[in-house]
Amino acid sequence: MQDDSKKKRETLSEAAYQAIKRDITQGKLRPGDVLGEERLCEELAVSRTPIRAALQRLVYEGLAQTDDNKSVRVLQVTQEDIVQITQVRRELETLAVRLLKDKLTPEGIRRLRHLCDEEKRLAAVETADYLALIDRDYDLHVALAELTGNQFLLDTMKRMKTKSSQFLVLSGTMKKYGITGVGEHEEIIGFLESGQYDYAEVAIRNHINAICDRILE
Amino acid sequence: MQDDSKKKRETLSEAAYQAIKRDITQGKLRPGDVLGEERLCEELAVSRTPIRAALQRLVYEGLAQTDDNKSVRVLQVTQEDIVQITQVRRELETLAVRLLKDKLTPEGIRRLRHLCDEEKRLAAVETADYLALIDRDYDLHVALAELTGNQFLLDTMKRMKTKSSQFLVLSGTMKKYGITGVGEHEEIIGFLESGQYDYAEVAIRNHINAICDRILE
DNA sequence: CTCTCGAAAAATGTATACAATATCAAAAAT
DNA sequence: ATTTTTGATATTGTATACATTTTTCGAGAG
Repeated sequence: MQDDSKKKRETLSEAAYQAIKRDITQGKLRPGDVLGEERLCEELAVSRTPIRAALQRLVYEGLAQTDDNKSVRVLQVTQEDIVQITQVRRELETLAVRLLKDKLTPEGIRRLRHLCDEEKRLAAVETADYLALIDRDYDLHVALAELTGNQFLLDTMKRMKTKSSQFLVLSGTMKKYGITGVGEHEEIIGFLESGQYDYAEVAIRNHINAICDRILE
Repeated sequence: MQDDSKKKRETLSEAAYQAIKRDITQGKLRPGDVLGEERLCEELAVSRTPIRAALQRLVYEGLAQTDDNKSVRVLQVTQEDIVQITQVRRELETLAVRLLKDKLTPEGIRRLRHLCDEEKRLAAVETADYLALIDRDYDLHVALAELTGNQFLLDTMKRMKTKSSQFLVLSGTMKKYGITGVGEHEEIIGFLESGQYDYAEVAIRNHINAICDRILE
């Protein structure tokens, strides 16, 4: 619902938020780690004000947590969390495909194809960069939501994928199944290109189900 | 995703957030109104620090907006916004009912029945209190999500219903169709009580569709 | 009269000082 | 030895001062 489209001059709060979020989703900061304000101040060389703003946002976004009034910690990501998010994702990703039926332009298809190819390229490399692969996975699913034109769906997709990314890094699932997932994306995009939306919907439902199975191992 | 269950001593930021949010969802603050920090400081008799925290949260929650780096304003709620949210709601409310099939306890059913009766009582009064009715509507749908045990679904439901509440107040839709909606709730809860989950799912889908129709008038 | 430019005013972003609370460790009591 | 108390320390919540940006609005050019 919040609108990233309006460009705001890069503020220290924003930079701090991006930096800390990146450290969390890339696994440098691990679940349970305390996000002490003073420590982050030194590390990022800013005062507490922007740090606090960043932490608030992370808490609201579900990447950090603050019980009682004590310190903020990186939130645990449990399998259960991901299963619950996946239950929601199954509904919303298929919804996205249905909505695309009336919304997808040649321009949009090109964009999806480009993201997919990019992902293939990354996965093809011998010693793949899994963090980069997770980012492309994020981009692809978010793009799918964005192309529906439904702002709320887009916002929700971002929340789901952000949390999922954190899990993918920590669990090593991407390392194990990265290539498989890329193939599934390929299939979905293919159906969208050829206008076979019903097949695309089935394919994306299978994709989400497959993701869930891989996680549960 | 954020967890309201952890009790934190009521902080000034929290109080300010609740106060401003209430004014927005109850229509005292109208879309486009500027949320000037100094003005809110005077009004709520606190410094800018807690006010800023509250505003940040409102922006993140989708009730306010900040383009560029200028002032924060109450976000416009367009019909289009509500239609988009409703597209998502249709999927997630039916998902909630499906999930309840394995989760709903007698205790949970009692809670839903209680909320529903409360709502009926409110709607039965000649000069109904529509703001209260909108609150009960919020409570009922949120309870439905909460009883699934899916934290992400609950969080998303809160976001959807918060935005919807704002719209219901501003549009006067509840005033026109409040009674109708209560009847539909009654039907859904009835099916859940008798364990007819398939019918409940159809009923809630119809309910969401009906809401969308009423909005589009 | 309209438009542009720029300085004054207002508002937001940031830093820091102070207050309240939580944390932790050492001493006292059992 | 274990638990409790208590005070020192660290950390967060709040207020405020300062820096930077945005807005306003009038003077002057065209």
